[in-house]
Amino acid sequence: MASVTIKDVAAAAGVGVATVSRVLTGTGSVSAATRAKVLAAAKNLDYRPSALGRSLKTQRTGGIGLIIPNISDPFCADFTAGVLACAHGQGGQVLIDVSHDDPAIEAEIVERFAEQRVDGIIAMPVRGRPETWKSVASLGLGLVFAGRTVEELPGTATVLADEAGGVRSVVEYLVGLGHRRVAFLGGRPAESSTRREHESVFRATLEELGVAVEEELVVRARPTADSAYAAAASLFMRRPDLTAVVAASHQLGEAAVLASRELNLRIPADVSIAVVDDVPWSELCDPPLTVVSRPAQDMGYRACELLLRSPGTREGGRAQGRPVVLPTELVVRASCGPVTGSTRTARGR
Amino acid sequence: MASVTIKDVAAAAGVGVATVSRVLTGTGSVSAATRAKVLAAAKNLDYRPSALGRSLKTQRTGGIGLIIPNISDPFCADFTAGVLACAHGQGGQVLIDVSHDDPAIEAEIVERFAEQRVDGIIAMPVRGRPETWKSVASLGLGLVFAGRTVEELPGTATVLADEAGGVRSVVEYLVGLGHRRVAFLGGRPAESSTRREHESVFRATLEELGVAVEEELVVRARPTADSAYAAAASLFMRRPDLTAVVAASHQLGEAAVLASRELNLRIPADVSIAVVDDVPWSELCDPPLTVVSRPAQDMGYRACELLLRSPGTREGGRAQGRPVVLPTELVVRASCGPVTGSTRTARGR
DNA sequence: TCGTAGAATGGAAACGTTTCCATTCGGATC
DNA sequence: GATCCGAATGGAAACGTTTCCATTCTACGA
Repeated sequence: MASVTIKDVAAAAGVGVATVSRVLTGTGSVSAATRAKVLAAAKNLDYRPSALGRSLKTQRTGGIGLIIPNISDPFCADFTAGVLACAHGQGGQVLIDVSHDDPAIEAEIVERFAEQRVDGIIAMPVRGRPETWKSVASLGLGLVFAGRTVEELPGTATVLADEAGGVRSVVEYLVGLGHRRVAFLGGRPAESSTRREHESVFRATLEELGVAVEEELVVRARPTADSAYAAAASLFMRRPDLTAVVAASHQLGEAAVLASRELNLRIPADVSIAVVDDVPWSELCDPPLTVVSRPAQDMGYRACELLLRSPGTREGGRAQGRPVVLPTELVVRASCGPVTGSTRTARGR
Repeated sequence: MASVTIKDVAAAAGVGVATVSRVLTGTGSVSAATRAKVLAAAKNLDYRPSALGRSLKTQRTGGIGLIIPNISDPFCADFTAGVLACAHGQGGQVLIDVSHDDPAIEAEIVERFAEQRVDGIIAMPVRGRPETWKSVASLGLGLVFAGRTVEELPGTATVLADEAGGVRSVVEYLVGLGHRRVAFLGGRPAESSTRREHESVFRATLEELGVAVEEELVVRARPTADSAYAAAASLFMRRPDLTAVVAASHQLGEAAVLASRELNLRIPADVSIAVVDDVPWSELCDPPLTVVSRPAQDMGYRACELLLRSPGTREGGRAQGRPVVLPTELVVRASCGPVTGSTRTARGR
């Protein structure tokens, strides 16, 4: 009883299905009288055109596949909000799934989206499985990367945050405050390339400013809370003379905060902490955290725009040349301060 | 060039389309030799069956429409994660959109989902627009409410958290710690009914325990950060003698924490704060917050299960009788303590 | 040896649209 | 008055599947 079709409407209005279609899609020409009749019949029957029939015929669904590593991560969530805002405005449907940074799951999701005949895919791609994306490209689907790149597919439409610039400015900021023994808390090399990039920018900036980088102050943690905490704690204990630390993710930043609390280090009096990655609670923290913030929502919006505004339907979203790089922002709150003369060596244990 | 259809595969394998379909769907009977031929041809041509064609024929898409108020809210995000986990496992596609708690937007999203012919809808419904959901029901779509109810549609499948139990236990906990002047920081009446329910449970529990509820200690804020902060601050200033506050949402809890910091009230020495609604940062807060936690992810998983496991396809997810109520948990951290003898009246300003 | 059950297979209809094409009709132009 | 053009309309094909039904063939039991 549920499904009333265009035929039912045509019958009720006493016209042909073609006419009903023309009225409803707004194409072609129909007389005002007929239009009114059709509209009335449609409303009367509570007719809802089937996107299935339409999509089958028109060969486009208006669907957008969104693949993110983890919806519970605030950055991903905000990014998603941006995508939804744009897609909703343009009448697009968003299909979503999470990869958990697993290349196999990611590939499976892509496969499903392809079956669903989405018009395009927006993804924060996992490292090291370019085949997945090559197949998307060869399928003729639109494709936009966000937040990360896939080196093997240069020229793919991409939206990035200027994280390098963010790292640079936070290092400059800390050095400007007088810090000379600045630590870097980053991810393991196997991690996404952006982390490694963070580290190299950190090193480069420090060198540019004439500050020696000590290898002992550059540590890497695996992406678990425990590993992050251990790395932070051991860093503080090993080098009680460090005065500032740059954490490369919010997880690492939290570890640094927790570890310094545990060791009774005052922030920022004893140690300054800056985090590359903003989260809602950075301003609720005590003290509020100085962070590098990425425009997550804008990135999502832009990514979706890139996908939708792409020239050809089939060729959409690819071969766009250079990535869109959105600026990051150094949000100065209260977790970084000038170096004090006081030594805290004695307290270090 | 992209789209290779079942006909192409049939031609390449030298069989009829019906046979290809049987091989691919695993129905009917085909000889091993034929099966191999078909499979080879399909792989060879990189054939991907179109969900559109299939759905059109079978009259079910495997699509699940998810409507939440705001993807950036941690509870909603975790809930979504649960839905995705379940749906992915069952081969379902999740369509997502956000209502921003606006009934008009919500209705529009439902309309779109209906056009897409989703098999069912999971929603955290906005108050006061039952027509939207009645139309879904009459469409024969599956429908599951989560986190909130729609009074006008009793019997609809629903997944809830036992928030009343949570409020009760937190009040009991505070009174057990010796608190007698306990404040309640809630939402305006116009807000969702759960907030009002929080308030009434708060009152009832206090009365049961023989503690008088003072009207002045029950305040309501509009759902903005400013309003929440103003409500909390004025509460503290107006009644410097209160010893504990129960905040009915994380926004309100944050306002309470911020306001007490601003007024130099120590937590929990001067004032105990408990929040109904867990967020990732409650344990990063200083001190870590005592909260009532809802099993967001489980709720999402259960909601999806309810939708998928529903008996009839068309009648799915409706008329399930009583809601599924998942337990909340009182997570005791460090923001509540016993009442101290010290008066802080002098510090109140 | 014949009949028949069952397996294996293909043709064709159906799902709900859009759109091409043909048809009709009114009116304007010459 | 004949011609032509454009508006209005309907029939039918096509989109890519699944599935019903009919057909062929094999093998088995009587």
